[in-house]
Amino acid sequence: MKKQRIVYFGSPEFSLPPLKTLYLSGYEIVGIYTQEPKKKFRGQKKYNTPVHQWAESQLLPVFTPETLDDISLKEFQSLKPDAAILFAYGKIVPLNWLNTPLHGFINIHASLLPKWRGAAPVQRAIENNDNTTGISIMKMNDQIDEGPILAQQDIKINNTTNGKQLIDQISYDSCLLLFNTLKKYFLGQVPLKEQDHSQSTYAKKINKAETQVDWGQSASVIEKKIRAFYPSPAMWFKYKGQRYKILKAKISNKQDENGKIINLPLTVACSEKSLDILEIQAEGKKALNIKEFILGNNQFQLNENINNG
RNA sequence: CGCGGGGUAGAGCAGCUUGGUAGCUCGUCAGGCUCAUAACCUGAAGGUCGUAGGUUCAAAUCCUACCCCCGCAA
Repeated sequence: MKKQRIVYFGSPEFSLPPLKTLYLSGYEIVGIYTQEPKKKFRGQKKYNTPVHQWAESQLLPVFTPETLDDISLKEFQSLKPDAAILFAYGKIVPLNWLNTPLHGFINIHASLLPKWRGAAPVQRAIENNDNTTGISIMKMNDQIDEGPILAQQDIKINNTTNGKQLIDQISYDSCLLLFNTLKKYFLGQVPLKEQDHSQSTYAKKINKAETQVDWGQSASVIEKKIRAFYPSPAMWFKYKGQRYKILKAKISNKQDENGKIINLPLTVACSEKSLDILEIQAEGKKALNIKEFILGNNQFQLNENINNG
């Protein structure tokens, strides 16, 4: 049997493991599409995506079109792909692209579709207190995240799971799932299962406003957001002109007025119960566990209220 | 040339404006107290102050260049 020609679409760190799996599985990786190097972070330097860096290190052909227009489509067609695999690419792929590979575009999505379609499935699952989420491998169609399912796998969420752990788990588990599914798929042995569109939910993008801690919410609600948005963008609050990210926290039963510092180091009251902050990061500083943080910090005083600062 | 914070014992910080013996909290080690302890007391070890150069009688501190870490914004 001839080697299948695969084109991979992905950008961040966590979309790298499935790509490596395909590469090591003997598929012919004829092209890798990833986001173009963008100016970002301090000094507005340009950074290649992790996928880009790896692809270059393996001397694989990388494509970084800004828009998937007709000119870049020609290039894509010339690769004569049997299939394209897409995991967290970061651009919407137009229909004429989807129709190019013989076997279409296969997408790894970080939820059990039709739940959590959209941009932030991992974070929304944790924030929503789901106890199970998972991986869906599906065939892409012209509607975002609505294509028929090839395979799914459950992943448990417990009350300490954070966003990074979950995405790492999904990234890791998706390798074998993709490998097994793809093998059968190319043999025509995988039935396409239509999603139950009536059950769909949408994982909307994370915006700035919702990552600011509102001490008027219950400790339980805030704690879920802290886990969901760890390590980035992370929940944060402002106090005495400084901005602090809360990276880890746990719920404490103590009760007091919203935003009041009721214990050092560092318990802050919420509308219901309170939060023991365990790991914190000030502007310009490293993330520190709370004990070290308090040693050299005199800003946080017992019985002060963060809402007043 | 986007804006900004930072690099000082193993950890977290102060000292820098106004140059003149390296300081605090924690940890470590030794001893003491205690039924006991993450508590308390006494003592000790541990630092080329990011790197290189410059100014000066004298630089953690002032000047120049570079390296590294981080927050915002995008």
